[in-house]
Amino acid sequence: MARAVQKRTLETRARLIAAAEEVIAEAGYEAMRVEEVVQRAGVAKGTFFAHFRDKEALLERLIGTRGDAQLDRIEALPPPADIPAIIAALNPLIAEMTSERYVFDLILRYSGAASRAETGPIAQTFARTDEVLSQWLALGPFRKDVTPALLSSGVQAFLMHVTALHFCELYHEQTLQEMLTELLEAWLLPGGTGAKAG
Amino acid sequence: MARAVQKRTLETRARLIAAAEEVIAEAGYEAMRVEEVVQRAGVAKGTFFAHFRDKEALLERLIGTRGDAQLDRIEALPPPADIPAIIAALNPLIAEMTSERYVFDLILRYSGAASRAETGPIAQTFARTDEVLSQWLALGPFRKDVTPALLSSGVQAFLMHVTALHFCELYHEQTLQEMLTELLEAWLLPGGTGAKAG
Amino acid sequence: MARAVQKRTLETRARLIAAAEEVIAEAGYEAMRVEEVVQRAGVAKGTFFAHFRDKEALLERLIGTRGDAQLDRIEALPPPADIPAIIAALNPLIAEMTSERYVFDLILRYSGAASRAETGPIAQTFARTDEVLSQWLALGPFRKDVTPALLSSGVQAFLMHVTALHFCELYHEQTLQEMLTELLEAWLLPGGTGAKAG
Amino acid sequence: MARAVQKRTLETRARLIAAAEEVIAEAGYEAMRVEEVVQRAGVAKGTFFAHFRDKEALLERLIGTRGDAQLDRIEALPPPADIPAIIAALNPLIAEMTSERYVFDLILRYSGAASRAETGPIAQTFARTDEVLSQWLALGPFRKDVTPALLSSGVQAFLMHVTALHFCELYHEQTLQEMLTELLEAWLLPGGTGAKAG
DNA sequence: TATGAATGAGCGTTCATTCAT
DNA sequence: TATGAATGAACGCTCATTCAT
Repeated sequence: MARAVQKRTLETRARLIAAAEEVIAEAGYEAMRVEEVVQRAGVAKGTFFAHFRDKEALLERLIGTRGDAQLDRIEALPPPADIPAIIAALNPLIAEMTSERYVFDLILRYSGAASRAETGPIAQTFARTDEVLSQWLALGPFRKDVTPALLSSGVQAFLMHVTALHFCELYHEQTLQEMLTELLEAWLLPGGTGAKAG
Repeated sequence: MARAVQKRTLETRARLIAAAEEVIAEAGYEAMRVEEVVQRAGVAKGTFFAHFRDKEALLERLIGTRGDAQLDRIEALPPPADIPAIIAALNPLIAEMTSERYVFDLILRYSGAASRAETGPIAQTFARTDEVLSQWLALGPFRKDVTPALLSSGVQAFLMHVTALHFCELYHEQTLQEMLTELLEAWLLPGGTGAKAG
Repeated sequence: MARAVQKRTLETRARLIAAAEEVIAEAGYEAMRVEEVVQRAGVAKGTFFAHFRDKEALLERLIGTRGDAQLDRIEALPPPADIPAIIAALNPLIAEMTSERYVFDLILRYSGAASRAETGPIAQTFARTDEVLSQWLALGPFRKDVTPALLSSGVQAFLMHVTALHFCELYHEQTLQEMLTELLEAWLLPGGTGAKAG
Repeated sequence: MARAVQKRTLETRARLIAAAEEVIAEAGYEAMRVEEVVQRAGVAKGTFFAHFRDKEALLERLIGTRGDAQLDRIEALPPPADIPAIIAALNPLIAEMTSERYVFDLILRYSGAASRAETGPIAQTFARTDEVLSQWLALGPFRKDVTPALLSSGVQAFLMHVTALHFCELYHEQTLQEMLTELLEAWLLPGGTGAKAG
C-alpha cells in the first residue's frame, strides 16, 4: 500500500521536474517561475513545496542531474593520455556551468558541500568529479611526485578559475582554452615535455 | 560655490559610507539594507542612489577598500623567499574574503574584472594582487619554466579554491592551510627540494 | 515640501479606501481581496502594505468609519424618552454589525480595545457608544438608583447579546426585537410601568 | 465483529482526543494543528476527518466537555441565596472561557445554538447554563417582576460582557468582579436594599 | 475505517530602484 | 543634489479539507 502511494508521489515529482526542464529549455534557469512550473505540471502550488524545500532545491537537483549526466559520460571515457584529452573531456562540463551566469552562481553557492544540513546534488557532483579526476591523473602519464588527490584538487581550482573568467568580458573562449591548457601543462607536466623524458 | 556644493556632497557620501560600515560591523554584509543605511546617515533613499549606481556599487567599494588596505600592507613587505612566507603574507587577505559567505560570492562575481562597463574596485584589487604576485614570483626562488604571469594566475586560482573550501563544513582551518601549502609547493616548486637544486 | 508629499500620500490612501468600499459594496466584506483592491486603486501591492499593516487593518478602519457614521447620526438625535426610542436609535447600528457574520467576528476581535498596541477604530466606536448611551440614560426617564455608566454598560451587554443571537438560526428578527425590548425594560425601568410613577 | 470494529474505532477516537488535549495543554487551543494531533495519535490525517466533521467539531467537543464538567459541579451546588454566591458559583466557568482569546471567540460563535444543523456541545452548555440559572433565579430571593428566563438571559449577557472585557487590557481582574457584582445587583435586585424588603 | 498525497486561494513580504517634486 | 512615496514581481507559506486507493 505504501508502495502504491509512493508511486503516485514519484509520478508527481517527475511531472514537476519535467515541467521545470521544459520551462528552462525554453527560457533558461533564471526565468523559471514556480508558478509556471506548477501550472505546466498540472499540480497545486502547495504540492511543489511538499516536494522541494524551495525553488532553489529544485534547481539544485536539476543542475546536479545534468552534472551527473556529464560525469556518467566522462567516466565512460578511457582515461585521457594527455592534457588536450583532459580538456576535451571536461569541456562539456565547463559549458554546462557557464551556460548561464545564474547557474554558475547557484553552483558556487551549493558547491560548498556540507555547508547545508545535507550534502546536496551539486556538492555530490563536485565530489564525483574529484574522484574521477584522481583516478585519471593516477593512471595517466602525469607527474607522480605529488598525490593524485592533490593534483585533482589543483585541476578543479583551475577549472573554476577559468569558468569564472568566462563571465569576464575581457576573455574570449579561445583565450580561456589556452590559459587552461597552459595551467594544466604547468601543473601536470612540470618541466614541459621533459616530464615524459624525466 | 561649486566647491561648497562639492563639499556637502562629499560629506553626504562619507556619511553614507560610515553608516554602511556601521551596519555591516553589526550585522554583516548580507544583512545590510539600503533603508537602514540611509536612516543612519540621515538622508533620503533617493540620495543613496545619487551617490552609488546601486547597492552593489557601495558594497564593492567597501570590500575593495578593505582589499586595498591589505594590498598596501602586502606591497610593503619584502618579496617572500619561500612558500610559508607567501602564505603568511596572503593569509589576512584570505581571512578578509572568508569573513562572510556573501562577501566571497560578491568577490567571485566581480573578480571577473570588467564584467561591468567599468572596472570596479574588486577587480582592481585582483589586478593589483596579480601584479604583486607576479613580481614576487619572478624575484623569488621559484620555478622559471613558465611565466610569472601564469604562476600568479595559478596561485590566485588556488587561493580562491581554498577560500571556497572554508565554507564547506568538512574542512578545518588547519587542513586548508596544509592544503594550500601543498598546492603551492607542487605549483611553485615542482620536483620538491629538487627546485632548489634546479 | 513635506506637505506636498503628504498630499499624494493622502490621495493614494483615499484611492485604496474608495476601491475597498467599492469591492465591499459589490461582494461584501468577506469577499474583499487585497489583490482586487490594489488593482482597482491602480496602485502596487507593496503600496497597500505601506498604508495598512495588513488586510484587517483596512477592514477595521472601514468598519470603524461606518460605526462612526452611525454614532454621528445617533448623537444628533434628541435623547430618547423611552425604550422604543432607544431601540429605534440603535437598530441601524445593530443592522450594521449583523450585516455579515465576518464583520461581527471582526468587531468582536477588535472590540477588545487596547488588547492591541493601539486602540483601533472599532474599539473607539465602542467607547463612543458608551459615552452616548451614558448621556442618554442620564437625561432620560430611567432608573436613577445606579450610575448611568453602569446602565450603559448593561445596555451594551444586551446589545451584543442580541446581536450574537442574530447568527443563531433559532431566532427571528422580530423575536430579537422583543427580547431586547423586554431586557431593556427590565433593566432600565425595573418595576415596569411603576417606573413612570416612581 | 461489529462490536470489535467499534471498539477499535472508539480507541482511535480516544487517542485523537487525548493527543489534542496534550497539544492544547502545551501550546493552547489556537496553536492546535490537525497535523500535530494525528502525528501524536499515530493515525493518518484522513482518519481525523472520519471521526470529526472538521477541526472545530473536535474543539467544540473539547471545550464543551470542560464546560459540562463545570456545569456538573455547578448543578451540584445548593441554589445560591445571594449575588456573591452566584458569582462564586460562576467564576470557574468564566475562568474557563477567558483562558484564551481564541476559546472565547469559538464559544461566542457557537453560543448561537443551532447556527449549525445540529446543536453542538457548546450550545448545549449554554442551554444547560440557562436552565440552571433560571431555576436558581426562580428559587432565590430575586426580583419576581420578570420571568426567570429573562433574568437568566440577562445574567448570561452580563457574563459574556464581563468575559469579553477580560481581553481588554484596560480592565483588571478585580474591576471586572466588581462590575459584575454591580451589574447583577442592579439586574436582580433593582431598588437595592429594597429587594430584601420585597 | 484508514491512508496520506494532493489541493488551492490568497496573504504578507521583500527591498532595490525609480521619478516627480 | 535631495526627497521619499510608490513600484512590482514572485516567493514562500499556510493548513484545513478532500479523495482515490
